[in-house]
Amino acid sequence: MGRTPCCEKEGLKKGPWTPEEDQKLIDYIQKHGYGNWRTLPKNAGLQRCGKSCRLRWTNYLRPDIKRGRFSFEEEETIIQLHSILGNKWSAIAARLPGRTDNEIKNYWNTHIRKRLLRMGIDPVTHNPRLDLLDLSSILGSSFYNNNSPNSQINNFSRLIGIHNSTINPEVLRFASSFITSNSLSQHHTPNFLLQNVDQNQEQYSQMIISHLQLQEQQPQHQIDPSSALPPLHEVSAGCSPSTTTSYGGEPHYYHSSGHQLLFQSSSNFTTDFYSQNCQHPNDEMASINNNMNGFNYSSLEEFQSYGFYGSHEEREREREQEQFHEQIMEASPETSTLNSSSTPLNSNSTYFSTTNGNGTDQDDRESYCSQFFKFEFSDFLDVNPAFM
DNA sequence: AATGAACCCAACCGCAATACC
DNA sequence: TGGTATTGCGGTTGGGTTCAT
Repeated sequence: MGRTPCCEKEGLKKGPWTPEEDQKLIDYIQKHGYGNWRTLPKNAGLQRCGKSCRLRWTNYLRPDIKRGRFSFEEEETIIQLHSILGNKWSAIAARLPGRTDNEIKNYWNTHIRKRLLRMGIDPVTHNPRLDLLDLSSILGSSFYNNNSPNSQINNFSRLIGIHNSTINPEVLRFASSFITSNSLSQHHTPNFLLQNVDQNQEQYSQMIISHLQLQEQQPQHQIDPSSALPPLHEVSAGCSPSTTTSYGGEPHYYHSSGHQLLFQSSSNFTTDFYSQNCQHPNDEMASINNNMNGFNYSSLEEFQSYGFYGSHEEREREREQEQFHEQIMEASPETSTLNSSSTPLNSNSTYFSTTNGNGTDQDDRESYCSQFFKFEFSDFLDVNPAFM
């Protein structure tokens, strides 16, 4: 027996809320609270179903809701939490005071997700998008040029699951690790790599094949994607904090040799380390706070003060710029664009968009976002001469 | 200026989990 | 303990707004 949809009863209104309805709901909840959503609309004199009232209240009318655009801090928090929690919007919202799950979900889908895609980052896995590398063509060309009787290599298509259109996740992980470490060794960002796919495909496929040949010699071992690659920290060692500089809002890290280093984060790395080291795997936030990128931090603030999000000074400067921009907008509202929701009520439902049409806001955030996916380990590591 | 496309976000839908009887 | 009501949540939709041509 299916349940009757809550709004199917005749006479119940649907669609956008009017200011009068909002006021009725606010007045009622302020007087009586919201104990029973089912009976609330009738008692409040609203021709709505309880579900609609609950949504309107929790997503829009609640007094503690923070409206307006997301700050850089909020945005980076969303990205970080999403890399670990996935589409658990309510869990993410619980860590962002004043923001609703619906608001975060919308913001993710309309802004962050698209930005990550433009950057060549898979918004689901938070890793470089492997589909852009056209794995099948990589493998096809490699096998065409490789006549080795090696049975495992000849069975490679079976290994990666091409026959059933499912890629072996271990191989994907390996490929991702390779891209990351390759970008480090080449001193290039993933975007650079993605723009130079042809050049890297051959190198990429050779790495996979070398790895498989290694496995063929050591069949007793399960595939360890990291075994053929130097650990991330070894590659990045040698970059000292004092060599961190900034040009045009982007931090640049330098190897002692003078080469520029751009580090790209891997959420898999973060979560893998978390799964291996977190003492309380059920407490996700504790793991986030204590095991960011596999290093122990006493707080999120301490974590943020290090390189993952950019330098603390730089973040402060961006914050000041943002506040300055907001002050200008407050002083000269005619220069901003006034946006109203479909159901204008009061200041709660009307906000200023500080996007000024020249793309500055978007560019700033993209720049910041790309910065977000770079970090450094050097503060914590000894210099490894092998990578000097 | 007109118009179609793209964007944005409040609201809805339906399922799952939980509470209650 | 099982059935029903309620609440919570994530995915999707619809319509207003903005942008591009």
